[in-house]
Parts: sequence; structure tokens; C-alpha cells
Amino acid sequence: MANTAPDPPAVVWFRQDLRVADNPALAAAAASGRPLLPLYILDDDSAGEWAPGGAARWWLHHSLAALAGRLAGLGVPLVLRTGVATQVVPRLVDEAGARSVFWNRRVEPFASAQDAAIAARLRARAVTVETFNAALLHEPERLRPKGGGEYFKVFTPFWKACLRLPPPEPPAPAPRPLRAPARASAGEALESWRLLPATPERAAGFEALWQPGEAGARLRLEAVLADGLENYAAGRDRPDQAATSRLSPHLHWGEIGPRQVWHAVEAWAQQGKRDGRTKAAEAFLRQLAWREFSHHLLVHFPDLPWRNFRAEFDALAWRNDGRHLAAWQRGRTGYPLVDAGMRELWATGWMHNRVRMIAASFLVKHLLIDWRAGARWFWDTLVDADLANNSASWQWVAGSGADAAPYFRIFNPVLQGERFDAKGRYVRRWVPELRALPERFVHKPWAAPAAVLRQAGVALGETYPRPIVDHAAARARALHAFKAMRG
DNA sequence: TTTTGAGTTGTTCGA
DNA sequence: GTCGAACAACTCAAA
Repeated sequence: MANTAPDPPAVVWFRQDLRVADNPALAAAAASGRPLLPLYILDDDSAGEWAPGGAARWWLHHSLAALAGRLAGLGVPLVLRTGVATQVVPRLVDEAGARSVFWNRRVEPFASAQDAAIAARLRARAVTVETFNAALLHEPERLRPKGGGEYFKVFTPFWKACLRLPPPEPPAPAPRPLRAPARASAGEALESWRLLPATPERAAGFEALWQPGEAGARLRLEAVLADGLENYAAGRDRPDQAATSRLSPHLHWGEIGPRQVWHAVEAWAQQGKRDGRTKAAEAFLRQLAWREFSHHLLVHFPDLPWRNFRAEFDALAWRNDGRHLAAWQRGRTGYPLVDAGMRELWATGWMHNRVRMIAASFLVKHLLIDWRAGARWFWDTLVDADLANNSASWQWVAGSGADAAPYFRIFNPVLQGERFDAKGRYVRRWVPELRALPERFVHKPWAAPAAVLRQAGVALGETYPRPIVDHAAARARALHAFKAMRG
């Protein structure tokens, strides 16, 4: 039997919803009139191999610090606990004599299994459990194909179905006032979790670029609307421009919700009343819909992180050369655009969207390395690592996914560089050893005459690697392997 | 039930 | 240099 407190608190369990505005679990807990006991659990065991990776832990540290500060300001200190959530939540409920628990749902298979187990355990003790959707524009079960299919496997019909639904609820502001329990619950110190990299210089590039937390997310969104979105449709493919929103890590950690983004973008499009704005808003929301689609897929195909969505890919003869994998991870493939992307990833915890596709395609097709090895590396190095997005996107590139790229679509990293980074600015920024090469050769240093290389201070095979595979040969090999798989 | 139309992001080759 | 075709049919979704 749980303790009976005179004024039993409501536990608000924060997970990937590290914000106080547009947070339905927090809002409902506040509306219940109970004192609030906000909780965050570091539960690596339950997540297993998909516990947050190195870059994500850096983000989590700062995001939790921001959330704790915000909640403290509102008068309800955040309690940090370590352990398996199925045990930690009921234990805290007992300790504090809580009679109700609120949280926002997640779509990861281990997380939703855990939700069910905890809810059952709490309800068995007559504790009220209420869960909410904070991470998606629409509840996954509201989206079903008309023909009776279980879920959507093609993006465009999915997106059209989203647009047919009533627009997502307008986001609510942070609830207040909030009341703290009479007796504080003990928590752990954030520093004791050691989420930050062991060597501070590892995070220097992260700190220069990002401001984790709800306020940082808000600033990003405002910056995008103020000076980025007009040019979004045209500029988003250009890694040498800052035309993408960089909202992905904020969305992953729930520092901002998709509903907030949706309504802000719609309002922005209304304001201008110019045609360009409508177009830009559509192009942008379409990207948000890809995030939504990935989550939809993971909900209905929970093996997405492990198993080929299209089973015939199980027969693909991967080469999985360990030295090639290492060269790719370190940005030393000899293809400047691929290497620039991989180094941007390592330095900043993020990679431009188009470059992600090219670098991923290179791993899967040019090197014939299993997409799961790439997904694993991204998981450890991205600050926005998200199980739904990462798994769905890797499977998309590999061709094994839903509505995926056809197997014969093999990006040519030289052509892509010349098209989307024409001046080579992006490559020069991240591959400084090629900085002095003329435009003509910056995406293919091996084609430069010896004198040009010498003048630019490039010694192929010494200061910068020769290509680890020949494009034409690797392309032919990939086409052959994929054709053989289709058998 | 059957039919019809559509499907994120490319590359290469030959005329 | 530019343009269309081939790459490969297949599955999904909706009417």
C-alpha cells in the first residue's frame, strides 16, 4: 500500500519532451490541481543498444540543465534518477505518496513496451496514469489508408492523409502557476551522470553551433522564420548555405514540438500573403511530414532499426570491409564531399541533409557496407540521433525501406559536389587540406595535374587520400550486387 | 473487384 | 552542350 500524503503530488515523467510549453502531460498534471513532481530518468538499460550515443548525451546534459532551470524558476524542481524506469517510477510514486502519473508517449518499441508495463503496474495500485501525444502532429492510429491497409507504406498518400485531417491542435503556453509538493524528493546531481565527453575539446564544435534547451529551440525557429524560410525550397539542397532549419535535435529531444513548428510556419505563411511564402511553407512542412512518416513506420514496423523493411534485402551480399568503414567514419574516403560531410558530423554532431544522403549512399552502394553499420555510426555521432528518423532514412537510402530510393540510384559524389557546392566552399571548410585547390578540381583532386596539386600543397596519398574505390567500378559492382539480390 | 495512376532528393549513354 | 531513354518492374493507394 502506498503512503497516503495529505496533498499527494502528481508525477510528471519527462522523456523526449524536454519543454514546458505545448507539453500536454505537464499541462494535464497542472490542471489536476496537485502539486507537481517532475521526473527525468536516465535509463540506459531499457534502451539497450539504442541508449543515447556520445553526441546525444552532450545534448541531453545541456537540455536537462535548461529544463531544470526552467522548472526551478516555476517553483517545481526537476528530480533526476537513474535506473530501469519500470522500477524507478513506481518507487518514486511510493516514496512521494503520489496518486497520479502523467507522461508523453514515445514510439520506440522498447519505450512503448515500457509504457505499458509501468501503466499496468501503477494502475494495479490504483494510481491514475494519463499519457499524451506530444511528439507527433497526429496520433498514429488516426492515419490509415482508405483501402483497408494497416498503415501507409508510401509517403505521398500518407502526407495527403495528414492534410485531410483537421490541423493539429494549437500549442498551449506553459501552464502556471505550478505548485511544489510540501516535501521535496531526493534526486541525483546532473554532473554525476557524466553525460559530457571525457575530453572537453570533443564538444568544442558542438558548443559553437548549438544552444540546447527550449529557449534555444524557440530562437532557432524564430531565426528560420525571420531569415531562412523564404529561400528554403531553393536553398535546402545547398550544403554551402545555411538554408536548412537545424531544428532536428530540438525536435528529437522535444524542446519544441511539431505542432508548434506547424502553427508557427502557417502563421508566417499567412502574414506575408505572398506566393513565395506559401510555397516555402509547403516545402518545409513536407520535411516535417517525413519525420512524421518515419515515426509512423516505426510504430507499425517496430523492427525497423534492425530488419530490412523489404525482406528480399536479406539476401544482399554486403562486403562489410572494416578498413573501408573506418575510412568512411573518419572522412578519409578520398571523395571530398563525402569526407566533408563525415567531418562535419564529427565536429558538430550534425550533417547537412543532402550530404547525409550522399555519404550514406556511398557507404551502402560504393562500399557495399550494411546500412546498419552506418546507422550505428550516425547514432553515436549525431546530436539529433532519432531511432525512427535514423532507421527509416538509412533504409530509404539502402533501398530496403518503405518508398525507398531505387537500387540503381547511385549518387556520384563528384557530380553532386559540382551541382550543390559549385564553388567548393563546403568542402574547403571541412577538408582544409584541399583549401587551395582550384574550383575545377576541388571535388576531384585526383584529376588535377601534378603541378596544380603541388601548388595547392596537396600530396595525394599523403596529405589527402586517393579515392578508396573507383567510382565507375564501385557503381558497376553495386548494380551487380543489387541485381543479384533481386535474383 | 478491378483498374489506374503514381511514386523525395540520379546517373549514364547515345543521338 | 542538350535531351530523352534506360535503369525495372512493382507495390501501394484510391477510385
